This record gives sequence, structure tokens and C-alpha cells, in this order.
Amino acid sequence: MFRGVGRLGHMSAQPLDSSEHRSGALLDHLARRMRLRSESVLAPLGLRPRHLVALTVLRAGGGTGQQALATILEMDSTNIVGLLNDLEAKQLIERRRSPEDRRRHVVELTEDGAKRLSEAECALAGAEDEVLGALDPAERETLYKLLSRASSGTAVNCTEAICVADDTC
Amino acid sequence: MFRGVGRLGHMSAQPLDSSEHRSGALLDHLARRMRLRSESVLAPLGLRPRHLVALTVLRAGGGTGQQALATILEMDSTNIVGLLNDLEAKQLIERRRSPEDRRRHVVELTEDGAKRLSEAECALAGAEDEVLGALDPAERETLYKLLSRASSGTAVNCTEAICVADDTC
DNA sequence: GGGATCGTTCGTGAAGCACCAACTATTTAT
DNA sequence: ATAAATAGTTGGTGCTTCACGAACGATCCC
Repeated sequence: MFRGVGRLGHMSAQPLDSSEHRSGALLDHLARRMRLRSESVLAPLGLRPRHLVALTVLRAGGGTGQQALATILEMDSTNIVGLLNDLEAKQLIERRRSPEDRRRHVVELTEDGAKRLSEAECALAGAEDEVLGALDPAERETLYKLLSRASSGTAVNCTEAICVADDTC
Repeated sequence: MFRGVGRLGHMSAQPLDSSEHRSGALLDHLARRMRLRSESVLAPLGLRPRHLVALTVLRAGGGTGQQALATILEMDSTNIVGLLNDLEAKQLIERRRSPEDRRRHVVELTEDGAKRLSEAECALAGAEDEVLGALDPAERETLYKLLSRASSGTAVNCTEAICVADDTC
């Protein structure tokens, strides 16, 4: 029965009844379930879920200043500092002063950081199996791609032109 | 574009490069972004993101006891009480004693609850547009379906047989 | 009757996070 | 050159969420 649903991904013409299909709550729900499991899995690696989010964002679009990072992660700049301090202390990221604007700290993933991130992701396979158990591998990949696009999409938007359109609906 | 990926439901053969495509961090990231917006949007309705999660879960699989609900939401039972108190005070849910086991409080969405949930979801359209702006309507519907299946799937799993496998990697 | 279970209430403590204030270094505008 | 604005940092404060423990009444099961 799921097989049929697994085929989704090609509908585009239909007006759809999707008017009320808001993903927000589900996103919240699944993120929570995932985070709870991630914490225990990540602890041995000296990481917390929030660190992983930052590393993931940095891998996707590194070389940003901390301000931009604060915008992307939607965290207060003062809290970003602590977060990056953690990661820099573990040599997972580097803060280099930007040559063009020496006030800026350009944040980038180190080799160690990329490696650790991969390790962490591997270690999270079990957690993901529990939370996304109802989805087969292909569907999980689809999910990953959608989330990834959604994330980088808004990220790019906010990195350069800092959230111009706020009231577009 | 996703067509190809979606079709190779025969795992086990292809090694794939998807080994490190863990959605956890992205899920976390997007959920946060969504939640931040949701809070302000939901406030006029007297709801919080967490309430919406509970209502959504109840709509998907109502008629559960609070213990089961605690398992699904992975919250402490004592905190569930307060959450349900809020919702019951607003007449969005009902607690009825189960006839078979009179200790049990069977929780169910009221009509008002379903209506309010719909209103909230409608009100969240703007927030979703901001967060999922990079996805077209069809993709958002796909995302919704995947999240929905993942959510209900694990819910069923965890309600009866409580999460056995922990260290599978 | 005794033990277990469901729901409830209260309290405690840790963690996340937004916010303010002050400071340095640097850029930009006048 | 001086003033104003910006990026980052540090420290502190307070609110909210949340997990956890203790105790209780009601109910089920043996």
C-alpha cells in the first residue's frame, strides 16, 4: 500500500486540496523526536544537536560572517559567539578575519570539522531509522533533498539580501 | 528531477552516496525557523506551537489515552497534563473517561478543536511561505506527505512496542 | 486486600535563549 | 579628522521549557 505513495514526486498540474496541509507541526514533532535521540548519540562526540545544525549550515554555505550566520540560524548574535567558541575550541571551525572588512570574522569548516560532521551523521543513522522508520531509503533521500533545498534556499536569500520581503502574503 | 531518485526503491544493491544524507540537522533547523514564525502568528489564536503539534497528532490518531500521547509526543506525562489542561480550557479537546478502563482519560479533538486547528494552519501559510519558499507547491505537498507518513508511522510503532533497537550502527 | 497503572498536582533544577549594556576594532560618512 | 555606524566579544539578567521526583486518589487486576 505504501508502494503507491512512494511514487509521489511528479504531481504538478493538479490544483490539489493541499490548502491546509501545513508541515509546521509535523516538522516540529519529528525534529523533536530526532533531537531527543541525537543528544545521547552525539554526546560521546562532544557535540549537541545545535552544533550539528551550525556545522551543517556551514558546510552548505561556508565563508560567511557571524552576523550572516546569526541571520541564517535565526539566533541572537551573542549566542552565536558561544556556539562558535565551542566549535572553535574543538578545532571544528576556523575564524579568520576577512581581508576586505577586517571587522568581520569569516567562519569556515575545518577538515576536522567536516570529518567530525560526517562521523556524527553516520552515528545518527540509528536515530534516523527510529524516527523515519516508516520511510524507505528512497523516500528518505527525497525528504533530505527537499529539506536541503528549503534550507539552502532561504539561507541564500538571507545571506546576501537580508530578508527584504517579509510581508509578501 | 526527483523522478529518478524516487524510483530506485530497490536498496541494498546500490551503494549510493546517500550514506551521509542525514536529515536530522536540517529538520531541526527548519523546525526552528518555522517555530519562531509560528509563535507570533499563533499568539492571536491563543495557541503555541506545542499545542499545534498536540492537536495535529490528535487529529491524525485520536482517541488515545494520555499515556500513549506522552509516548507519541515523547514528553513527560506530567507535562502532558498541563498541555491538555490548556487545550481543554479552550474547549479544543475533550477528556472522557474510557468505559473499559475508567482510569483512562481518552483524549479527543472537539469540533472547535478541529476548526481552530484548521484556522491555525491557514494562518500559518505565510510563515510556511517564508521558510519553505524554495519549494514549489507540489514539492511542499510531497514534503507534507513524507512528514505525515513518518510521523504516523513511528507513532504506531512506539505506541505498542516501545522502541527496541538503539545501537544499530 | 495488595500491587500495579493512569492521571493529577506540586516542587526543583538544569538548559536554551532573548535581551541589555559595555567595550574594542574597524569601516564609512561628513 | 572627527563622528557615526558595524562586527564581534563578554558578562549579566530573566523568562520559558522541560525532565525528574514525590505524593496522592481512583481504578484495575490478581
